Amino acid sequence: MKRVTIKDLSKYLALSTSTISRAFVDDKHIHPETKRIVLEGAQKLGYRPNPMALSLKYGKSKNIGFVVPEMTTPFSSTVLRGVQNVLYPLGYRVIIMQSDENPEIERKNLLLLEEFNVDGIIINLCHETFNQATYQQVMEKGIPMVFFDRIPPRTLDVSKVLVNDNIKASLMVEHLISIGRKRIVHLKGPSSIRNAEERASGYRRILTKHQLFDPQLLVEPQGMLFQHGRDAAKELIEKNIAFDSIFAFTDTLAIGAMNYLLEQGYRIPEQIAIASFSGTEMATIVHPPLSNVQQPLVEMGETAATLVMEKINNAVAPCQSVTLDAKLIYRSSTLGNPV
Amino acid sequence: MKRVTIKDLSKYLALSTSTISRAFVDDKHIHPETKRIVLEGAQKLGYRPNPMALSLKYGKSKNIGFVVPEMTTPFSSTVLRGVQNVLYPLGYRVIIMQSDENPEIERKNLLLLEEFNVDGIIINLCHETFNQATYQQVMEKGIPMVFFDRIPPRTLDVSKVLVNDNIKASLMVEHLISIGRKRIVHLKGPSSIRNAEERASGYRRILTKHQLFDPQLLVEPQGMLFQHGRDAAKELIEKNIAFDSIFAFTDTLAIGAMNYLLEQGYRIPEQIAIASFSGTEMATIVHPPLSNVQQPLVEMGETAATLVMEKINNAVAPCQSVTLDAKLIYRSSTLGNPV
DNA sequence: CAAAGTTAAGGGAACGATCCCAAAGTAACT
DNA sequence: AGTTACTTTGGGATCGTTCCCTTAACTTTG
Repeated sequence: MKRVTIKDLSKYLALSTSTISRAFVDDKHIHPETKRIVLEGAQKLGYRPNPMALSLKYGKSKNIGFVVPEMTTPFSSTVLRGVQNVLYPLGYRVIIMQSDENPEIERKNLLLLEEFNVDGIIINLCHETFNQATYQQVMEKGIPMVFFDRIPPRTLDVSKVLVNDNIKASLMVEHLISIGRKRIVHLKGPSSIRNAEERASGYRRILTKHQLFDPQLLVEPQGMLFQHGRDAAKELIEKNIAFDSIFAFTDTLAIGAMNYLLEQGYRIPEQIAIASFSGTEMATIVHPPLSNVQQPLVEMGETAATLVMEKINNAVAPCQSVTLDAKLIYRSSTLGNPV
Repeated sequence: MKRVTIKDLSKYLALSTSTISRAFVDDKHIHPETKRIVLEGAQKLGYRPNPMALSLKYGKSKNIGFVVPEMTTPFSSTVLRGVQNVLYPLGYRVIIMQSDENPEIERKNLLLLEEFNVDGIIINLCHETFNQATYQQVMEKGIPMVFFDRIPPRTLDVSKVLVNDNIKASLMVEHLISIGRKRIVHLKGPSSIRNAEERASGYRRILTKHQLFDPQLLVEPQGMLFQHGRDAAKELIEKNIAFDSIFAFTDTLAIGAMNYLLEQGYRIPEQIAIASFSGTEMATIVHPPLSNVQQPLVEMGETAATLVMEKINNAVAPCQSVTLDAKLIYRSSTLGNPV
């Protein structure tokens, strides 16, 4: 019950605490035989080092904060997997905070993490334009931050992990054109999110290039939930705006829209093809499965974790920006036949 | 940059550290005026107590482990929400571990959490029959555990949060019968999970009662993923076993099966009605949306967190078993018209 | 007015580990 | 034999807080 400490071991083996400690930290100033004895004794008494003592001594909690807009879609949880892959073996713990797409909650989460004494923060913003002062403030307190997916404006010099949004969005739109679609709707994300602008800009560029652009087709839903995708589709139909395909900012918006259309009896993809940008498992559990731009989510998490560790191990390490490559996956929602 | 400690404050105000401390812990042995001065000084210097010092002193890390089979479906993340609701305001951190439905990983996760010095563990087992010795061992080290959803066999006296699986499964099957279905398939969960048996038993009881039971209709998929639900549906079709409805152990299995049937051109619910047991958001994002037994997930998390806190605050508190009430939600997958 | 009680504040040990510094022992070389 | 160098071990400060134990000043009471 009672914790076995280095002192108990010291008494038991008639050795100083210094010597015991040396056996565990691979210090060279210890006789191999002594080390063996110590390790054996530790085994016997069931000694396990107390991480809290080190936390206090070195001012490191070995906690990393992971802040995301939500955890109900598989996006964040897949990235989390990558983060854990890297951090758990290093003895770091990961603490998750959900911001509910609400900048105010996001801000509170950051302050709470600071309170919790995390050594670093990996974050996917809810809206990029709101909490810049807070990010700055947190970093000034010596807590390194790494941003992924949604990153703050360039004015902030920070480490970040992103994908080539603009290009891949373009390619997906090209794909829709290649299967003969001419009235391509874009369900855009909020303007306060850079990726939303990037993807929309890719969309716009390609449509303009093919002389297919029509401002009526560029719609911005009220939010990022299924319901918002649904409402957007409904509005298009009710306004009698003709369209033969949809390219959505995220799987969530795409699925919301698709469900409305299916309910209304539209055939997907024959009448309306649907594609999105995300790469979550959700794209494969709906029927028909969604074509989308699949981001390397696990790798994003691993990269973000690696970047934050670099910052932790070297406070003056320069900020890095890593761009990962997203893949286009074609599924039934834009093709005639099931995969 | 440098942390402001109680000592800095002590020097700055020419007061002993004891007095400073007293101002923060609401000790009565301090003059109100002195207290005011201290709090003011703390504000000015930006003093914030260091939780790590307390962790060391009291041997409490203020970390709680949250172990789940997976985080990609919204089940666990919704429960997590409830857990966080309770624990974050109390200054407790939540550390998440994913077991991937693999008892070996689950075991490693538990040992890792022990290493991480958590004060308590909230867990949803992957399979109930494998790691009992480990659970016992962890609890003997003084780390309280609370189980939810999938709980260990009765031989282990532990705190747990569950729902009335058997009854609600029965009611859902009754519902299928009430809409005229006679050939009701059950996609059962693995026998190593008690809930699976409970729900299957409810199913069996009702079918038997109505003299509709046919062992051919009780199938156990190879696993718990979408793919497994899909494969199970495929096998039924290929074996030419007639059925007009499915009641699945989880949303995941139900959706997997439904997608296969939709691909094959079956009409849901006209030809085959589908219902499940879970209560995740997934049931509402597929088309048609699924009827299911909706568990109060957030409340489950809150209850589990409350139970674990009771155990932490009082090591000899008796184990409690809380049964929450699940609700039946009828959606288009068992009714003719969309909701 | 002295003894006892009350109130406010200070001193210092404790939590568990690491690591700097010192000390003792041994080996090697002039 | 004496100096130097190296190896191995021990002592004790340190991290930031709380809390037990004193101490000092002031108040009450017979």
